[in-house]
Amino acid sequence: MTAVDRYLTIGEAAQRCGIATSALRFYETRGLISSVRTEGNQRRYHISMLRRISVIRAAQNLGLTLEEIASALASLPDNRTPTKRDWERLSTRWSKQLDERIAQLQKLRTNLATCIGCGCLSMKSCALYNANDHIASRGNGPRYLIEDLYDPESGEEDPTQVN
Amino acid sequence: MTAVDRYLTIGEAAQRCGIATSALRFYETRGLISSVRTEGNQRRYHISMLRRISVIRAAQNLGLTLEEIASALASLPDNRTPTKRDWERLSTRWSKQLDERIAQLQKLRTNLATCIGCGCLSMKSCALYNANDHIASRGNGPRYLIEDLYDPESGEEDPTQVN
DNA sequence: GCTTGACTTAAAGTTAAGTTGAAGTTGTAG
DNA sequence: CTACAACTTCAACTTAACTTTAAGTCAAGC
Repeated sequence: MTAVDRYLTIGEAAQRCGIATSALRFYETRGLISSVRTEGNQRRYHISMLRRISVIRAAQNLGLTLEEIASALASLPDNRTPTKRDWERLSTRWSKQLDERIAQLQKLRTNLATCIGCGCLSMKSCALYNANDHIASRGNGPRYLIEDLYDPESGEEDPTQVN
Repeated sequence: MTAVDRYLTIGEAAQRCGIATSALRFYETRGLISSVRTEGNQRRYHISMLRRISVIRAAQNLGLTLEEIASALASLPDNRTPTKRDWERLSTRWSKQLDERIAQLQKLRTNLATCIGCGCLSMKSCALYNANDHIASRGNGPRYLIEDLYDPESGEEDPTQVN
């Protein structure tokens, strides 16, 4: 059996990727990874799956959700084992997202210096208050937006102005 | 009644801060904010609480958990209404945390460019794989670390090396 | 052939940060 | 005085990303 044909049990795959077997099964239910089965219904992972699993973990470290990762992985060819070039395309896509995130945080950082001390913390005008980036709103259960709270047309005072 | 003595109902406070009343009650159970009660047991918020609530929302936008925010708010004096200076101290503390986060993301970004394409994605040595910042591990239910997976003392191959 | 560790599925539990709903109470405008 | 909006509490639900447990099956060494 050549190296290319090697298959691993779920325990071996989990150990080599440093994650729990339960996580691998979970990823499979989410369509992130796949396996073949033995006669006795046990999973076997092709070694090329190791890279895919590692990329999933790396992407999580970048702050992506499993759904976003799944969507990115869908761009890989499914008729053949992904090449180095295929993986690089993915990483380029993620680089851009990461750049945006960094820029956003830098903007927040600039605001932070002055905004909290000053009196502006208003949901109408304060950039710090209104930074609704997807980092902050991710994975925390429902966070519905409240609409129709304030009509800028009416000549009133801003009700969201703090002091 | 002077402006300093003004108290708001939970509905008014919620509207002025642009959040739901349920969120305010929730913050109160978490000890993030406080209120006084009327004869009839209804909450009344002092106007100085508006700033505190706004700071909480701003801090969430920075990516902090309510627990971290509570801990930071605990540094405010509780015998008097916080001054501008008090709030600025908080924002300085958060600025530093934000700087670290930005630096971490920039490191990831550098790694991303080369790491995914290359063969290194190993939990033992790959910086991209091992970036365990608190952004990625926050708010998603338990994410326990797996210990004792690999003993660097044993002369073996790295089992976490991909391909 | 048996024991034991690794595997199987399915259902229920976990955390954060709230939301939603039920059932009842308060406050205020008319 | 009465409607009715706004308030009260408490319990159950939501999402993401898994983990844990139960009850049973497979595989490998002795």
